[in-house]
Amino acid sequence: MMSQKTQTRDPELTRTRILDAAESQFVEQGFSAVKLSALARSADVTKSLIHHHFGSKEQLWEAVKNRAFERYYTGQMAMLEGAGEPDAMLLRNSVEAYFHFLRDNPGVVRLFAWTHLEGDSHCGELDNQLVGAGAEWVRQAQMRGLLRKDINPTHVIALFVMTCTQWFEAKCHHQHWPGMGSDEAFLEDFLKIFMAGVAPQN
Amino acid sequence: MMSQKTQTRDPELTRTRILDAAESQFVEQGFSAVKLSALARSADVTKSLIHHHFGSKEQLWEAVKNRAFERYYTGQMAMLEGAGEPDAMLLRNSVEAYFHFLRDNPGVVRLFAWTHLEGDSHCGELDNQLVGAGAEWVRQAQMRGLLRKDINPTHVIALFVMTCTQWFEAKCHHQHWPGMGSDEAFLEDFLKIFMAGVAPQN
DNA sequence: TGCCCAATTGACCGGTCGGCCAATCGAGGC
DNA sequence: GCCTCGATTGGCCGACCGGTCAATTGGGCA
Repeated sequence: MMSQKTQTRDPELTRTRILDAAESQFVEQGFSAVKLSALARSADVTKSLIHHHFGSKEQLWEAVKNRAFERYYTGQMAMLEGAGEPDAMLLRNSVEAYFHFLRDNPGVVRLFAWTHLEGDSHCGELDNQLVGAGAEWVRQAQMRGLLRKDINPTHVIALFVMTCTQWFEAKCHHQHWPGMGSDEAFLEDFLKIFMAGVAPQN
Repeated sequence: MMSQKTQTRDPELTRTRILDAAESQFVEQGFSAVKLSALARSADVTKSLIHHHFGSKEQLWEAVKNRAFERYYTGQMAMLEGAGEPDAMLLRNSVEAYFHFLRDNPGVVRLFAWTHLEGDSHCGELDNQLVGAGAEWVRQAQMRGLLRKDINPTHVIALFVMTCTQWFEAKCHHQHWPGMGSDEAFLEDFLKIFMAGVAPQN
């Protein structure tokens, strides 16, 4: 019976407080621009406590990435398992779902970008099964004649994942391009091109 | 008459030595991870000389970006002006050219990625005319019936630019995905989807 | 030739970085 | 009621950061 505890000590809460603040700052500024002193202040803990719970700045960065990627992959995997039978609309819906997921989770996009620049391939290995499942789905759709057969299924997955990612990652770059439309307008045009491009050719 | 000079002083050469070393390190590590002391060592100049020629670390970073982007845009603009009349092959050739340009200039890709994460929109404004010219070309091709008319021309340009960029930017991420092919294999599949997707629909 | 000014140098600065440590504190087990 | 052990604290450290400055050097010009 320890309800309504006004605990002065709660190591688990402390860990998540540090992780939350760290994720926010790392996502915003990248690893080397983050100062542990400022991080401690924003998490309302002492700097020593960070070292006590995570060892070093680098280990904290790893912990942040691991937690975020795990959240990402379990979420994506759940979404993928919730998908139904391969039909013409499933691919379109998957693209839309991924696009909107990234739009609503800008932190994930930046986290990916930082790790790419670090050359960290760890996060890329985690989603092997995710991509594998998607590619397998494409392969089945190809055999059923729903998609053209002369393209690598993995490339189909990679193409729409990369397009969605880069749209949000480089938004500051191309948002002022002349004639560039809104998120939804671009997604619509991309889907037109993509769906027509992967459809069986005659 | 100052040929075969073994000049002990050459401020212009010093500037470019610093710029070259700085570009190399900034591209590799990003702004905040670069230490001026290490940079000075690698450029074989004193730290004070960097401040003498560029003022501050941030101004040096700006100078590096400006030089690199200027090189990039003049090169791209020349390539674009060298393109001939709009025909079916020009779009395909442009995609291939851009893809291979990024493949051969990995520094540019990383520079873009760093500036995206900084939220620096300066570089994105520079290529307004580049994108504008490309979009105009697409518009003409649409009117001639070479491309489908129900898509935003700017989105067509954005789509292939972003795909090429992200392919190299996130290479460490997806290069180990199961079934992923080589640079050329992916480009080939992308071109199949892209060219079929932008072709007039029936 | 001598002067001038930019190029270049090395010594130096205050600040703060990541990390460490001894001491204190607090909750849970005996 | 202590006793133990992890949680937590504040103070501290050496290193090194970006930046400054006075002094020296060397090339171009009158």
